Amino acid sequence: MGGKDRAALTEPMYYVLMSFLHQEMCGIEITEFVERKTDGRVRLGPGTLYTLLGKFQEEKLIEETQTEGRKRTYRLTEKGREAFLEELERLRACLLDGEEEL
Amino acid sequence: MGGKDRAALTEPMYYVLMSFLHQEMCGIEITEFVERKTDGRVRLGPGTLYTLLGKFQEEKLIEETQTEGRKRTYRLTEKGREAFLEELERLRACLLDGEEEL
DNA sequence: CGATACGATATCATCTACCGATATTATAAT
DNA sequence: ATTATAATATCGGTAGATGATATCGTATCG
Repeated sequence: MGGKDRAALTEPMYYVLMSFLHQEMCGIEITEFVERKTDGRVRLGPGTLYTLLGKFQEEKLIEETQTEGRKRTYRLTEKGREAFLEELERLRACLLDGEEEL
Repeated sequence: MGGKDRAALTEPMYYVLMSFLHQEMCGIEITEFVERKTDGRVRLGPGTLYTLLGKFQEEKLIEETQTEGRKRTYRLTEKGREAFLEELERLRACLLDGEEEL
């Protein structure tokens, strides 16, 4: 019924999208958000992060809002928000599958 | 406090370990279990599956119980059960992080 | 017995993602 | 002008996913 299925997101992808839910963000801010949000459990190296930002922009999950010197700021698109919500559903399904087997 | 953190499991790894919670399993049975359990959402190719079984055995998350012709059957070790439970916790944490941001 | 079909597992090449180390770039401070 | 700083970009190495194909062991058929 809904939109066609997207491929599952990896954990870094998931947290990067999550970081945009309430504010525009630049790369460094995302790194800090993710580390804080997960109590240090998830840490994004710059390789992972900037590669992802480039890919997300290509796929139109995020879009650039301003450039200030070298600093680039992005916000989530509607498509990006949907991708995040789909991933939440996927996580719920995975968790439920596991709990059922206990 | 608890054991040291293991690296996060991928979705295929998670479902393969899950398949062993109640019965010993051989490769083909695992493929079928995972596909059925997830209503077709997750599908393991033979490459993924047998590579994982080999790795899990090396890491002593599973152990072989019998061989019948070419068919090899495995069961979960205690270490394997712990790895699965840890992954459940990780999923819970991810999901909670996401829901908090909504 | 040999050939063949079948069930199950193993291997391979290719692709995608992660990641840290290092380089680059733009601005600000001295 | 040089240096420092903040932020982003690139690169190489490694791990995992995957389907196509190959292999192996057994049973069945002639």
